[in-house]
Amino acid sequence: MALRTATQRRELCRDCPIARVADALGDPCSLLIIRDLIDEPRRFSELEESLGMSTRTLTLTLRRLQKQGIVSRHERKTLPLYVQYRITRKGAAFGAVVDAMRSYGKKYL
Amino acid sequence: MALRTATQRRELCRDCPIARVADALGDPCSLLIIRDLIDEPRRFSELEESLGMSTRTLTLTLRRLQKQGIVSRHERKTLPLYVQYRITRKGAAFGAVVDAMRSYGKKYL
DNA sequence: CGGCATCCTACGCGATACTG
DNA sequence: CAGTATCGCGTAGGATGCCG
Repeated sequence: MALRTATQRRELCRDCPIARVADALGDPCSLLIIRDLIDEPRRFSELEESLGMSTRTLTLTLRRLQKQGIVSRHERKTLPLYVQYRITRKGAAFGAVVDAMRSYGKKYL
Repeated sequence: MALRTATQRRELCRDCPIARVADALGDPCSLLIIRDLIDEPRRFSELEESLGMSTRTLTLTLRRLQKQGIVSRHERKTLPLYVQYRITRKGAAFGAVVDAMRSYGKKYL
């Protein structure tokens, strides 16, 4: 992160909704998780493979996104375990952002 | 970055415009620079103060954004130096993304 | 003012191994 | 399968000092 301290970051975020969004996403991979889950619910391992990230980072990111109310976790206690991650309503509203990014990417990158 | 290697990241980016955008932005502060410059051209020191980042990071980020054709640099060789950064046409097209983020931030964060 | 070079540290993140 | 725990490295990025 390029913003000095956590407190200073919060200062910047107080007034600017864009900064808040950037802060909420935290890192590029959160966005890709959201993109995937908006498409359809996914299992842990599916995300793992789709994004090519370590279990550690994926776990941490998913945990953060849950705390933010952007994704939810649904567990079926079979054996082996079956866990599904879904986008929440709040998370689905990111669709507009994702769409804007998709349009931009297609056109300019 | 949560994507294993640079090559792997490029692989992911090949097919997905969203991943390409996320990769182009690189970090949250790029987005804030773009937000500022879409508003109006800024001087180096103005960005520095607005974003609260070190000269090092600001320099590196601006350089990258220039290379990507998102911002341009305009220098008036007075003394003291007067340098202005402006958004390019390609950069201005991020306006849609920025707007989507602003809406989201206002509503949900 | 608008940088660039250097040094240095925190920590992000992958790799690995182990559990329920 | 879906994680948790630990270790260890790489590097992003702040602090500082100097220059045109």
